[in-house]
Amino acid sequence: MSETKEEILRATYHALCDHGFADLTMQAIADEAGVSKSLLHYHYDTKQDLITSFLGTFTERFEDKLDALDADDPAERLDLIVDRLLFGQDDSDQTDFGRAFLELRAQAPHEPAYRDQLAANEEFLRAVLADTIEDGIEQGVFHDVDPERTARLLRATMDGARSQHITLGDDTREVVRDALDDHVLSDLRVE
Amino acid sequence: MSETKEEILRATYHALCDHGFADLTMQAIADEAGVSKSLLHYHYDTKQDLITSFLGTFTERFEDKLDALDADDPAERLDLIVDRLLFGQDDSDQTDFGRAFLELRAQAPHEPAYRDQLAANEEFLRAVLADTIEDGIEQGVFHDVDPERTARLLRATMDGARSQHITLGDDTREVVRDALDDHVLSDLRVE
Amino acid sequence: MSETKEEILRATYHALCDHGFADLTMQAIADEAGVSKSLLHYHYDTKQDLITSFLGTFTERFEDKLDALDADDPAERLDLIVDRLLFGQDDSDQTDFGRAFLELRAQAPHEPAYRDQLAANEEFLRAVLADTIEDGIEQGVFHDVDPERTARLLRATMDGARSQHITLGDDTREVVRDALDDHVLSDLRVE
Amino acid sequence: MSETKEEILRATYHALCDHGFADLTMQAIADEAGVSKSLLHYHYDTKQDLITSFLGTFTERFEDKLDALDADDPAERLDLIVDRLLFGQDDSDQTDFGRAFLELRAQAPHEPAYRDQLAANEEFLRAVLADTIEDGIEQGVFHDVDPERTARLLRATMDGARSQHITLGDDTREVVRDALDDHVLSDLRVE
DNA sequence: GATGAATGAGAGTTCATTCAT
DNA sequence: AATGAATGAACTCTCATTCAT
Repeated sequence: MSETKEEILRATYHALCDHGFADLTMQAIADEAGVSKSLLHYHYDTKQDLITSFLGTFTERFEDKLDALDADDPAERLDLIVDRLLFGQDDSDQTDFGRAFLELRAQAPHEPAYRDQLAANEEFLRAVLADTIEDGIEQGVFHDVDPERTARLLRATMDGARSQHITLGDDTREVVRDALDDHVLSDLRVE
Repeated sequence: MSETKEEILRATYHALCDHGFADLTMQAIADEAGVSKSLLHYHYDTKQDLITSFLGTFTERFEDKLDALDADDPAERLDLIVDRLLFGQDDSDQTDFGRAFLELRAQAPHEPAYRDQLAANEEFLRAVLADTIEDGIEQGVFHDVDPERTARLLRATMDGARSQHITLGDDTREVVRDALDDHVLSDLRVE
Repeated sequence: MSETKEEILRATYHALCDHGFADLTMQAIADEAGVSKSLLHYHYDTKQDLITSFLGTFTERFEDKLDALDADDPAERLDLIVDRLLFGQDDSDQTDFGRAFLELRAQAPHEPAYRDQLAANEEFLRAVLADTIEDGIEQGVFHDVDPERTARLLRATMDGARSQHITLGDDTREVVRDALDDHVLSDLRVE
Repeated sequence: MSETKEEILRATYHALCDHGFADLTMQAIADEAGVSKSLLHYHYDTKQDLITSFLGTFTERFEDKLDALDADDPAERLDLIVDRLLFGQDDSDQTDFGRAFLELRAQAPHEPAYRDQLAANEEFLRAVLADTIEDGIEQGVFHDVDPERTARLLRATMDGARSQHITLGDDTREVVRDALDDHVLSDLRVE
């Protein structure tokens, strides 16, 4: 990817943080990137294309970072992943971006291009969880549950907790984390 | 509430179904209601006021319907509620509306009026679940868990499952329902 | 005039003070009068009619107050009138109203009904001045000038000084008053 | 200034002549300039900005034209200036524009940006008059009056005469001019 | 005499997109 | 590759006016 395109996508991220998705304008992105609106259209036909492209590279990098998470054993790795997916990296940018991302997600039903990207990302996350659970089962540290099903349960729970945190401001993530530990993860662990 | 206001809110619902929240216009609502745009402003100062009002009555009615759910014992009632919150009443309108509602929720961080309404509604849902669990404990049909914590876990999971269903199109609700049964609800039941 | 109409015109005065002429709305007048917009239209066909009516009674009362000014001799009376026309009765309401009145005057070229009222009022003011000067000449206390011409000079000067005071905030009225005394009124006085 | 901006300001002038200030719309200006409304907002953020900008360049050019007036001696120059300020250049456009300008002036109390421009312009006119009078005094052709005070008197009178002419249609400017000559200017001239 | 409900026309402003350079 | 100028369509909101009661 050209440097200019990189810069545009970086600017898109920050513009999303500053304005949210609903108020995101091409002008705001151009301003943030220090280029003209026309240049955005030179590199991306439409606003949608730009955002789709942003979404693609963003999820890709996110997936890379998640892959990089490693641990000695499956149980520890699962904990690590759950923490990351539930709490993210809590700097202030990420909070703002979380809001914008939620708005973007809410557009997915109306924008197949977004939906496909998000679906692929979700697929990835489930696979990471399922694989980790499967490893645990193979290594005898987890009971023999259906990995895919458990992964989906975990994803739904974490997703909901984050959404509620973002939309309502009311942080139940710690509590949910504990409850998840008690009800689900402890069921999983052998001894 | 005057008949006209009722009609306007009804029209808002349908306009949301047809256009989604991001593309919801006063014109669309007016058209759906068969009245002029100016009349909307006669009854509601701003678009936001109208939507806030809509949200208020909508959640109120939703809460009434939930309250009406009844069952012989707490376990059955809990099942009923979980089913309702997870699956809704699946007509096609409700699917469309679910999309719009998700968009609206995503605006909550930027619109305190929306957030307050949604927070109150969430509070209600948690209370309904927690109360049911508490009843079960008192009647000896549930183990002695922390009702509030369990309620939050359930809510997060159901919320996430619905969101994923809506945004990704990929329905994991049945699977999540089963997993929830296995991991959480079965933990709850005495015997 | 009915009490209601009186009340409406009184409300128009205060609404003009509060909003200025450009931002004067029927709603503002109705609010100030504590009645409905429709009632304004019941008593006055159009906004213009209402304002024209207001302007008529306002100038009428103003003229009555000016007529009430009296003094022992023409020189003193002239001074009194000049002071009144230049400075008005300087309470804060009158300042606000002065602004609105200036806006209204500026509409006169586009609204014959306003222009006619204002022209009649101006005619009256000139006549009062000219008559006073004429009296002075007859009584031998003023030199034999053209009363009408002098009246017009005085009016133009006073009008301009007030307008500048209102529009620019820069009060030259005292200075103009002195200069007028030196250059014009002293020319007038015998001895 | 870009040609387009020049054209927009030119169009603003003519739109003011055609519609008056109260009825001046962005659409009318755009139509007159043969461009789209959006282009106006591309060059000027708001309607107010556009008008303020118009007012600035208009008064600037007016001041340039006044500066260009020259004469052999101060007395003659004063006459020239008084004539110009009282009568303007009497084409029909200028009559229409005079009306609009009066409306704009009447908005000055509510719009600091306008007031500042107008105040600066008024300051300039007073200075031109005062300077001319001062020159005359130094050259011994005028009596030793207070130049500033006399300038203010002249300005008030001329301003009032023009306002009355515009608002009432009743042209007293010739008469006022004569009276001014008799009472003020003749007082000024040595011999 | 008085009101509330309703309208239509139009206002200023925003924004993704296009095009000539 | 990059820009500035320009557009068209759409948006929310305002307001004098009307009409049924």
